[in-house]
Amino acid sequence: MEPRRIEEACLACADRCCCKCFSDGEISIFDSLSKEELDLLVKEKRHVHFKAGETIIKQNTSASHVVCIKRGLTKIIAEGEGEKKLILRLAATHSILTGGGIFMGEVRHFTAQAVTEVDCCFIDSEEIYELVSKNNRFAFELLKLNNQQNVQMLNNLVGITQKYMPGRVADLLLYLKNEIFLCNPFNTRLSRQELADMTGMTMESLIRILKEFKSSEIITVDGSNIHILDEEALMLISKKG
Amino acid sequence: MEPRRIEEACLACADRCCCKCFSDGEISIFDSLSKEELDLLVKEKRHVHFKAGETIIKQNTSASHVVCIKRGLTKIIAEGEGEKKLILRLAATHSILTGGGIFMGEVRHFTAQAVTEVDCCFIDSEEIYELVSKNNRFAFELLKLNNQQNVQMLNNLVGITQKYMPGRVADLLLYLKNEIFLCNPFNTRLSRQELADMTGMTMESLIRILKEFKSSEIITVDGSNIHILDEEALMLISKKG
DNA sequence: TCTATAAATTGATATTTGTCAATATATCGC
DNA sequence: GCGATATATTGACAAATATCAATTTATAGA
Repeated sequence: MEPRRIEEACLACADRCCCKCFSDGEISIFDSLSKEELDLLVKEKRHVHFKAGETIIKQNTSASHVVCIKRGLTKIIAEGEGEKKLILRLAATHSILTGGGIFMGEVRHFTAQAVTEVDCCFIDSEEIYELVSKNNRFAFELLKLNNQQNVQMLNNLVGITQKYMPGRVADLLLYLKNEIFLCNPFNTRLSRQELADMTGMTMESLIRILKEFKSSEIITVDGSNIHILDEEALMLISKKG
Repeated sequence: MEPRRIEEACLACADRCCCKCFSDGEISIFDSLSKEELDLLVKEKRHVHFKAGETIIKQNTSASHVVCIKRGLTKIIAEGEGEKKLILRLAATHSILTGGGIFMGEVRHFTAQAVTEVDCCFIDSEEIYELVSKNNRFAFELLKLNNQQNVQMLNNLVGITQKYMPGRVADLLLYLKNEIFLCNPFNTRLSRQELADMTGMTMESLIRILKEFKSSEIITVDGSNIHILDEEALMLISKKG
């Protein structure tokens, strides 16, 4: 019952070739590339390994590369004034970090940090630019990806703005189960502080809501293992705000 | 000292041709189009006029068109559960409403509503799709536009999540002056409720913060006319959160 | 101009959420 | 296994924000 995306996937990529990762069954924006284009990408990319906690890309540095997460869990953080941070989303295996300004020396608008060990590829954004110019289907897929992320963030924004804490925590738990770990007793690998940073509340408040959910028998919690017992209830709490 | 973008611009477009609007000095994603492509767009587009208060596009309806705002002020709203709404941004003259799912029958993720009288063009998204396929520079510009909106929303999200009310109202006022009306005593045309909906707070709270700013002599307020007297102070309040 | 209606403002109060400090629990290196 | 350190939990309290009701002000129509 371990998380599928993180544990199983992409074992073939433990070595330095992530060619497979670009087209091994999951839908990917790279599906739109021809063999030649893909080969070019594979040849030029750089493979990098990160230990848990390391910073993969840093907000406000220049955005010269697109990063593909081949294996592992990454948190995407918006850093605010003075230590404040908001975790925008998690990127699991096969996610692509583009966003911010991948084009033309623009600046990153978020930080990405490894939660577990992470294997990823750095692709020079010049090459992405090339591909956008040459391959319209690729441009189209990139637009779609961008839109998806936009919409996810919008929903997040609306939730955080309009819901009380229980609703936000319910959303968080549903997100973790259904969009990141894809299995039910799941191990978040995230600290309470990190969970709190995903909901825009304090750690203490998050812990209290989790406790409420426990005593209502909606979830069980053992360290960073969370088991959702009553998803219906969570959806209701999410809906009611 | 009236708002430039809204009052002056695009008078030539009062008739049904918004060809000019696509390339009359302001930077536009349509600059990347050839004469032929632009002509096609102009020929196929539909011009529509909206009275203040009318809904231009509605959340959850299918996203079959891209809308160009030729003249007027539009509010972009994310509708939440039960009457709750969040105004994501304002779209002034020459804004383009794409976002959400312009591609392939996807669904809109926001509502757009006219604040003043609004003249706009509806362009079938099939045509945009065509252009993306044919013209790589256009695809590139669209990606950039998408990114910009993404970043703006991200900053908004971080602000609303991490700042106290005075910081958020300061951000709102700076946004209105510097990004929408582009002049100093400006007339918001927005009700107090709408201003509140832009900051994710209640109308009463917004009014109280405005009152504080007035008594600190940072602004003067007369109805929906707002004059920023001390922009430095606002920036400081924004920064401190 | 006057009236009816909506919008804005204010005050009192309740609720939500955050802060701070104390304690408990887990984790890591040895 | 043991101590040192980080992380998690709890409680008491303070601060921020929302809610509700009352009042004032603006606005549109007759």
